[in-house]
Amino acid sequence: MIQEKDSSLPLQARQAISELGARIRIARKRRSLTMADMASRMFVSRKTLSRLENGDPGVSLAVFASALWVLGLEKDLLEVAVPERDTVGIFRERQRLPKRVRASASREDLDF
Amino acid sequence: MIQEKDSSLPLQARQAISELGARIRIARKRRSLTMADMASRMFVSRKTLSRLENGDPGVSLAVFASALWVLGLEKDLLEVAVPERDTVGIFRERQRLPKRVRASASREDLDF
DNA sequence: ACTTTGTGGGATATATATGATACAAGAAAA
DNA sequence: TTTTCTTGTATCATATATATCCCACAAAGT
Repeated sequence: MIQEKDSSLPLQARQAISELGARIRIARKRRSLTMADMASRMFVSRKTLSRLENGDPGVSLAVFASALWVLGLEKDLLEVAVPERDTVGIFRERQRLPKRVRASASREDLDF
Repeated sequence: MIQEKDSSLPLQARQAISELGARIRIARKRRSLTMADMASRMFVSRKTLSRLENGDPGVSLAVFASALWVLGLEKDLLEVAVPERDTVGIFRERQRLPKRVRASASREDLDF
């Protein structure tokens, strides 16, 4: 049975994956690596590398990370979702912290 | 049959994937999302999200990109493997480009 | 105390990724 | 032109990801 290409994947996500595949291809060609060469260094088949470069959303993170590693771009991956730069997350965290300071009714240890 | 954890994946790549999973978990908690909530928004099962956050290298790029999309961090992905910042690739490209400028013997359009 | 909630792990069934191979189209070089 | 190399595509077999259930445990709230 032929299944559709997974319409649940957000368009932006799919586009980002395609873009990454194209960039990996560019980086590979710049290094004068054939797909066969690079695939063997990644310990994957040439077809799998082809799917990665063509933006197939189904390829695993292992394949993706291996490609960046072979290209010497693995550090780029650590620029993603850096907690210190997650402005939205930090904002919501602050919002959530002191809903209201519960005046501990019984305890009066802190009176002054 | 129980299969080993894929020793072919470079250590750095595996570590990067683990780190990304941990970061996604942090970002999720900052947004007060339960795994079930976030998984449903990603259109994946809770278990798949669990594998992503625990650094399973086998999860697909679709799951990874969906997670970043739900968290509003999808733009981070486009910072990876940017051709303009690929210093190594640019260097090798320059090395390879002008092996020798073939002096077009016959044409003399450019004389001055 | 109880209840709810969040998370992890197992088992099974299904969908899909992956590998191996072969073949062909296209590009580049001789 | 030929030859070689690179890449795309197709098929088949196998491995694995994924969904869906279940249960267990821990933490936090009532």
